[in-house]
Amino acid sequence: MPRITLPDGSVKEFESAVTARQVAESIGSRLAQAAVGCLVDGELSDLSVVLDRDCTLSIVTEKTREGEADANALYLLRHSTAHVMAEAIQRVVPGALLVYGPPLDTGFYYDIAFPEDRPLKEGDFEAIEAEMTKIVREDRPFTRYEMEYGAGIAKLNKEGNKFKIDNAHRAHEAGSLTLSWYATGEPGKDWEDLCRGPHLPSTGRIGAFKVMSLASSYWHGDENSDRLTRVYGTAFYSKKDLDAYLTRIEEAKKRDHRVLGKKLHLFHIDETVGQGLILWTQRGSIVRKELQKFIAAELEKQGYSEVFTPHIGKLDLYRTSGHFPYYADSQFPPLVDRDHMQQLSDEGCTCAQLSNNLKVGEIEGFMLKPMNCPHHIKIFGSRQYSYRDLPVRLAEFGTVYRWEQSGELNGMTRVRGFTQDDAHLFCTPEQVGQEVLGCLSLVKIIFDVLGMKDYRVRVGLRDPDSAKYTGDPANWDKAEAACREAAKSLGVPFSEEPGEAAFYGPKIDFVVKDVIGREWQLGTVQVDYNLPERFDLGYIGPDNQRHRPVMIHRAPFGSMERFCGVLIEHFAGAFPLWLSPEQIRVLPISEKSNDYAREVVGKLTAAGLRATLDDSDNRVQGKIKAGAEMKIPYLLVVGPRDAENRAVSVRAFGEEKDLGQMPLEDFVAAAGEEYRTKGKVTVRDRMPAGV
RNA sequence: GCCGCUGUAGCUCAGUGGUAGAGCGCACCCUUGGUAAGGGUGAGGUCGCGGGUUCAAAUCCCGCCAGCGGCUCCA
Repeated sequence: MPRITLPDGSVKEFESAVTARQVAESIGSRLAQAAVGCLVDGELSDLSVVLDRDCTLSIVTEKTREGEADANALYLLRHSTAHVMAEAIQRVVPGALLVYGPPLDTGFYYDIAFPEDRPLKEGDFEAIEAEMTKIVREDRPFTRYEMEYGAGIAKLNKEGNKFKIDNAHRAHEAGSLTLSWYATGEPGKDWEDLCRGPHLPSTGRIGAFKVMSLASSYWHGDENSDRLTRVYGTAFYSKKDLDAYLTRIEEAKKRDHRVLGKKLHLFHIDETVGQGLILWTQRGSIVRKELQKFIAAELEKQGYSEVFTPHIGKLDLYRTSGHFPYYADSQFPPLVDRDHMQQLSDEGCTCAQLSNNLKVGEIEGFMLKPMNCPHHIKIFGSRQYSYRDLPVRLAEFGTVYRWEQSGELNGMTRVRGFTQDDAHLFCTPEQVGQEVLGCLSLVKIIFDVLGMKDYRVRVGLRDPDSAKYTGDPANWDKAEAACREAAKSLGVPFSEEPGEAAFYGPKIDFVVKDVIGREWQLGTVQVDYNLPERFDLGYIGPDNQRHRPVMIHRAPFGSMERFCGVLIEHFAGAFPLWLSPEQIRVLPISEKSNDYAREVVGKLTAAGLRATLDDSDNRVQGKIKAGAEMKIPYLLVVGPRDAENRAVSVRAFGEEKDLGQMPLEDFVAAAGEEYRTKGKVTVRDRMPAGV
C-alpha cells in the first residue's frame, strides 16, 4: 500500500505497487502526457519506475510551473538523445564501440572508439542526423531491463566491448548489485546500451537536436590510455529553443576577444613571431597601460615596493627553486652558456648528452624565467631584514615564459609569454593571515572597479596522492588552513579543490568564464612555506635569532594578457572611457568645420584625453557608423552651429540618439572628470538639464 | 601532445582540375552633406609552406606550419 506524497503535500494511496506513469495518469491525463520523467524521493527516474514503497514523487515535465525549461527534463532529453545518436552512429559506422555518453549543461557527448580505418569525420554528421531523425520518428520507447551482476557481466563479456565491461566493473565497485540496459524499443530486438538511466519515455519526445562537433578524448581521462573520439551534440524540446541556443552561440562569438582583438586592433599574434606570443598593438597597449597605472596606484597605497628584474636567470637558480629540471617539460629549453655550447659542438655532443648534462648540472646555462619568484627571493636575500622591516612587499610587472602545449594555446588567455602583475610578500608567520587578506581585498577592488561580478573563488589544495608537491606536510597544513581562513573571511562562496595547488603551496584563485563558457584563472594569492626553505631565507626576530619568513605570491590580474582578453569579452570591446584606446573622436559635419574640429581635438588632447579627428570626406552618418564600429565612448559632431556657440554635439556609445549640445569647455571638464573617476561621474551627468 | 575542422586581398568570405572573385577597408576624384555607410575610379593576392599526381592544381594526394573546438596539461 504505497503512500505517495506529491509536491503540493497531498498524499495518494494505492492498493499495490504502481508506476510513476500511473500516478501521473491518476492526477490527470494532461500531466501524464506532458510527463518525461519523475523525481522519486528527489532522485531522477524513469516514468516507468515501479513505486512499491512510501515515497515522495514529483512528475518532471518539459517546463516548470513558471514556464521555464526544466533542468531535469533537459537532462533526460539529452541523455536520451545521446543514445539515439549512438545508435545512428553505429548504423553509419559499423564496428564503432560505445564507451560513455553523459549529458552536459548545454548538450551531451558520446565517447566512441572507432575502427582505425574508419574514423568519424564531420562529413558524417548529415548521415547521422538523418538516421537520428528516423529513430525519433519511429517513436520507440526507452525500455529498461536489469540483470543480476554476474549474468550481466557474462552478457557483456560475450559482446566483447571492453569499455562497457569496464563501466560495469566500476558500477559494481560503486556498490551496484545489478546492471541495467536501455533498449530503444524492445529488449532483445532493438538497439540497446548498458546504461544507468534514466531516460525519456520514448524517442518521439525528442524535439530538436544537432550533432555539434568532434574531439578526441582519453579513456578515463588518461593520456596513456586509449584515444577515443568524443562526439558532441545538443538537444532541445523545440526547434525554436535549439535555434535560440545556436543564435546565442553566434552572438557570443562576436564578443570573443580574438574576434574583437582583430576588429578593434588591440593585439596581434604572428606566426612568424611565434605561437602564443602576443604583440600588443598601439591600441591594446593603451588598455594595458591604463590597467597597470591603476594597479600601480593601489600598490603604492598598500606599501609595496616596485622592483625590476631580467627575463632570464641561471639554471642553478631554478635548480634551487625546483623549477628545473622538474618542470622542464613546461619551460622553454635552457639557453646554454656560450663557451659550453662551443665546446660541446666541437666535441660532437648529442642532444641526449646535452640534456642530461644540463640536468645533472655539469653544463651551466640560463633559463627564460617561468616565474618571477626566484628573482624576487634573491632581492629579499640580498640584505638582512629585521622583523621590524616585515612585511617586505616586492612588486613587478614581470614577464615570464612557459612552454604550453600547442593544443592549449588560445588567443590572449593561454599564451607562452606573459606579464604577471606579480608581487612577493615576505612576512613573519604571524602576519600571513592579515597579508593574505590584504591581497584578496586588492583583487576585490580591481574586480569591483571593472564591474566584474561573475567570478568564483577557488581554494586550491594539494592532492594527497600526488608527488609533485615540495615541502613539509606540516607547513602545507598550516598554509592550507591560512588560505581557507582567508577565503572564509572574504565573504563570498568558495570551493575547496584538491589537486589545484601550486607545487610550492596552496592558493586562492579568482576564476571567470569566457564567452564560450571556458573557465580561466585570473587573480591568485598563494601561501608558500617552501621556497623560503629552499633558498634558506631568514630575518632577525625580536629574540635576536634567525627566523624563516613566509612568502606570499600574488597577482590580482593574474597576467596582463589573460586579464585583458577576459576584459575585452567582459566589455564586449566597448571599454569605459578610462580604458578606451580612443576616448573621443571629433566628427566635423563638412570640411568647412575642420578647423573648429581641430581646435576641439587640441583642447581635449591638452586636457590629457585621447581624442582624434575624423576628417575623411565621409558624410557625418558615415563617420558615426565608423566611430560606432570602433566602439568609441564619445563621438563629438561639430558643425557651423557648434562652432558658433563654441559647443559640441555629444553622442555616447550605445545610445540610439545623441545626448545634445554642450559647451566645449564643459565637455572637456566633464570628460576629464569621467576619466579621473573611472566612470563614477560621466559626461551624461554633466549634460545641461533638460536633455 | 591527441582527434576533427579550417587556412584565398588589411578584414569577412565565395570559388569541385582549365590563366583568381565579392563586400568592407585603403588611395584618388566628385560630392560640402547635421546624427548608424552619398557616388565614381583605382591599387592590392607566389590561394599557409614544401613535395607529388596531371597537358593543366586554390581545387586531388603526402608531409609540415598555423588557427579553431574539445581532451590532456597548466609551477
